[in-house]
Amino acid sequence: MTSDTVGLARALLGKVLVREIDGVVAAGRIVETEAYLRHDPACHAFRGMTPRNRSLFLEHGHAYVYLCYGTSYLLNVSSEAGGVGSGVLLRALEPLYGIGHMQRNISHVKLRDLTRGPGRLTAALRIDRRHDGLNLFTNQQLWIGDDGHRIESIGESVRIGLTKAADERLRYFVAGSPYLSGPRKLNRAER
DNA sequence: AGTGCGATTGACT
DNA sequence: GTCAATCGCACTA
Repeated sequence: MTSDTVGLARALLGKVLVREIDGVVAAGRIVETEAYLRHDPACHAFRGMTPRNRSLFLEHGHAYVYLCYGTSYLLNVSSEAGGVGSGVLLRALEPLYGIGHMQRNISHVKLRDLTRGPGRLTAALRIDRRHDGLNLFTNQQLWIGDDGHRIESIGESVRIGLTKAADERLRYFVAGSPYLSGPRKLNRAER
């Protein structure tokens, strides 16, 4: 898989995020990502390596998991070569397998919302800081696989929820997917 | 050692 | 639509 950040953010669309807990598998197809570049003020690695963000500097394919707003864990895939602080945020999945198990991990959410949003998808798959630093291409509890599915077209928009570099169009999504956490179409006013 | 905040979510008007 | 919860950590001193 390509390692450059934007290329990885696009290449991850359509791949499957798999979680295995005590032999039980839950999984969802990645339908929405955001790129956080080197030298990007919105990237957590912008001001250099810290205890929290060190996984962003790992070779591409490693997990960077952090707690956001004290309530939600967010999962990123590190990008680029080792030593470069950049990554791709996973913002939404289309539920595929183990849906009953995922619903047990979040109370009172409809199927449509189960893995829609970066904090909900980690809750549904029980992902937290313990998974920080794992190699997502080789790990046995949490990994990204390719089932041969190919997506039709990729939409782009500005990233969601940012206070810094909010005008960069670095959000990518499977066009038309009903499981997105933000706009489904490119808004002409954004161009 | 103290302070302020954020790549969100769910509850509520 | 608005708004508070909640906490690890980066920043300042």
